[in-house]
Amino acid sequence: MSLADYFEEEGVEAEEVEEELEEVLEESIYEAESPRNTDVCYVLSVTYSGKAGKALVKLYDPSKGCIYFWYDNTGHKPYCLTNVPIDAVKRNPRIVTHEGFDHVEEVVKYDPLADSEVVMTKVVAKDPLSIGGRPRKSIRDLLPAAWEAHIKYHNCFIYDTGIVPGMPYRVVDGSLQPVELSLEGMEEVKKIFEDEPPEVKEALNEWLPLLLSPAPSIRRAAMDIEVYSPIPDRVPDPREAEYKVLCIAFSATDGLRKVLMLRREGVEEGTEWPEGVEVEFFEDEKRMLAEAFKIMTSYPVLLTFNGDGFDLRYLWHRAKRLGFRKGEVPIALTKDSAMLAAGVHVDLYRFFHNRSVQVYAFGNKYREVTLDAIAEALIGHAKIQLSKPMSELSYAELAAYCFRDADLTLRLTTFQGDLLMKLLLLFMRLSKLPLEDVSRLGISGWIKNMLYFEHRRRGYLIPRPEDIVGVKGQATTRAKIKGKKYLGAIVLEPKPGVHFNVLVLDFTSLYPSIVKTRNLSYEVINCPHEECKSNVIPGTSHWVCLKRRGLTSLIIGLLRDIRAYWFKPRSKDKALPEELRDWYGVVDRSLKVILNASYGVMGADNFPLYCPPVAESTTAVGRYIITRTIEKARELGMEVIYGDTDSIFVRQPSEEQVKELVDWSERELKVDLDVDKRYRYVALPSLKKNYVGVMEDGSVDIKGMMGKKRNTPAFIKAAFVEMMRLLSEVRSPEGFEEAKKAVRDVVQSCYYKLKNRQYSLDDLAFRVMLSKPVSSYEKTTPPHVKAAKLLLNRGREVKAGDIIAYVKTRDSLGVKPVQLARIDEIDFDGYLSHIRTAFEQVLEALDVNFDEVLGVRRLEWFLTPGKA
DNA sequence: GCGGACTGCTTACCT
DNA sequence: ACAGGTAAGCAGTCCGCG
Repeated sequence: MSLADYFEEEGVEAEEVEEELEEVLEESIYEAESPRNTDVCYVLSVTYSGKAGKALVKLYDPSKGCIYFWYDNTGHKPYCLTNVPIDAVKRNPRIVTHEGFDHVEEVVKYDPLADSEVVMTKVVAKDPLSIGGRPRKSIRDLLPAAWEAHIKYHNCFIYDTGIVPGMPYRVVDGSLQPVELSLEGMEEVKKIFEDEPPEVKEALNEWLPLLLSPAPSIRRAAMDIEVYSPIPDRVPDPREAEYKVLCIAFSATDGLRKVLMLRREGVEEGTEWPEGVEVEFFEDEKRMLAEAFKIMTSYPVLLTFNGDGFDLRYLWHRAKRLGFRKGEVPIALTKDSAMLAAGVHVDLYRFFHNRSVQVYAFGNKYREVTLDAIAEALIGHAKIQLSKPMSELSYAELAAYCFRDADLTLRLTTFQGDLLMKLLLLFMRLSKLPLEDVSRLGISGWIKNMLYFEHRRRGYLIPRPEDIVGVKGQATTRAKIKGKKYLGAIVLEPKPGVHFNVLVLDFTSLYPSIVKTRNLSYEVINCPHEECKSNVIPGTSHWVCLKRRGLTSLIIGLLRDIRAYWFKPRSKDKALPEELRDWYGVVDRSLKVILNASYGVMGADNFPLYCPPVAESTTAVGRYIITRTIEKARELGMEVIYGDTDSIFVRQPSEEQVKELVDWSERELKVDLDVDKRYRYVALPSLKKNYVGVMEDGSVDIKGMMGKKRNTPAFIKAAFVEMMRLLSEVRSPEGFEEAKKAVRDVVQSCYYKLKNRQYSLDDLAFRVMLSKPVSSYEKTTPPHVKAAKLLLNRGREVKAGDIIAYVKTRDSLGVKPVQLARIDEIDFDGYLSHIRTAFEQVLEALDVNFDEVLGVRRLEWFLTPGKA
């Protein structure tokens, strides 16, 4: 169960720590009010209160900006299911004498794998830990087989009550009631789905309010702390909390801008105080922490950047060292999270770390998960650069530095009309996860919880992972890549060269469309019915049920349609009021995140509803669809020059051709084919997944090219950018000849500057991410790891996730970290091959020879490595 | 003993 | 811990070469 899973760190027994959390929650001087009646409030969080022995819902009241506690009064209790008959369970002494045992009852469930009703025994416990909190002694371990026994209690409570996190509720006479709102657009959307079967309409009625209900503005504070460190550049261990907390900064939506500062001997006042920020000095560290706890607790939401891993963890251990008593520290630490007693702690580092959030919600705008990189990419503000160690800063400098971090953290949630908060709220509603969980879990955690909720809503037994794979089997296709489980998408061989007037057609949400139209869902694929076996998925040996609609097909299909028919078009509709359009844009983005990942999780073996036949059927149909579409396009006389997974690039098609193809694919394949982009021209090298496309307005799409990769040295990137600028100005085939000349100049100048040693170390640095600790590279030692080792030898800290900047050197090792290298050690010739690859990718498309550009003589040409 | 062909590892990208 | 497909650079290995 949840609490036991959480508290395994810190060398403390699970029960012991749980107790600690209880005391924080129950005896804390900061405990929130539990009123009999409230105004409209939003559910921020649902947890289990050990002391109360029941679920605790944290409600946010936007009119007062405060948190209320609502304790479950419906008598809901933790449980799991078993197929052992009820009488047999009653006769099992180890169960019925278990100290947490409450009672047993019979329940009827629908077993989706067997497609039949099944009678199960529900074993109910007094507390969540009794179900699964104590290894080998829990009820789920005492039963020969248990279902739904690994669901955290607070989630189970959410499924059974139907409470949707992020939605408006009201406490009326002590009971929690959903608020019915009249929502703009509701009836209009329903009309679109008029002809759908009843199960789709029912699901629509449940989902629509989640997407149309307004988002409250949430009062919140961001916090950042600075800690003394005897060794500059080394972060103190939060578990030790050995050193003084120097200052604690807050920046909040209600205007609070404050730094708590510890007075120390020999520290200069300084002059450059941060503007509009109140600095309060403390002689005593303990009193400073107490004041910080007071501020933290006065906000319903506390934001940090890496508070789970550092700030809150450090404060908790430091408070213990300073002699705070239990109940005086409003923080509860778990294995890898830090929770708050009254409010909700959101660690933005965790949220931004979510790959789906990074790629789909924020369009891959930030490439590194650091406060500096994210703030720079999303809001155009950077951290303050320190020129000396933390311990040598004046009070003013320290206050400015610390406050900037807190303020950036806040602003990451306020930019674009609170975009991030709205996304969090929508993800809560879609996934049915509390704010703490949704901001920390990955996309598979979201989708798992979303689908579990739907199972429980319909009385479906949630299957055990091994049962799905056991009944439905493994994948039958062979992947192109060694080590992968099944065959994926098709990438067409590009036709190299420069092509004018290119149209890109793509299938909107191809995989979700396939999941919908082909009824792809774990329980209905390879179903037991003889008459369905002819309903084969092309390219596989799988078939799909014709009698029953699969649950995941229904949900994913519905979300796809809601997005495609309502939110996506309306998010671009200039006729709508700006505020509404923006909201539609946020909903569109959040749906996109869920939809894009919905196919992938089915093929992820750690996903609890993992079903290889479903995943490989999805890609198989995808291959079938793009292949047939290309054939049809060619039949219609169109020239397809490239395509990848769900897109085709067509050269100079007529409007009639396009219309005919679009109508055909809708009619024959039941997928929406849309014009995605119109390129003035596209430059295609012979490489797949690489191209440069210039739009009508001169904006440029660069895909795959080495010149845009993060690890490419800056001097190449800069020349590449210049080259792209020149190409974006080309309007016609005739204009190209001139551009080619200019492009040649760029390449030549880059080459000669290198030859003449005109680039700095930073220009020449490769910046490669260390994906794991240095010691874990066992098979090979790549250059960035060699460089990292040199840093380690010099006492520098190097950990997973760090970017290692290194240059090529002439010594025997061949590389050096930038920090340790001198310009006269550089192996300038070693860079030539990189220049070549980067520019040849573009030059090839322009039909320009790299070596001729460099003016290399014939003899040398023969001797150039890699040019055979 | 050395170099080319090859495989495998690693990172970063595309859809 | 969403998936598979593609590219690039380098490390390491094998094999043939008097």
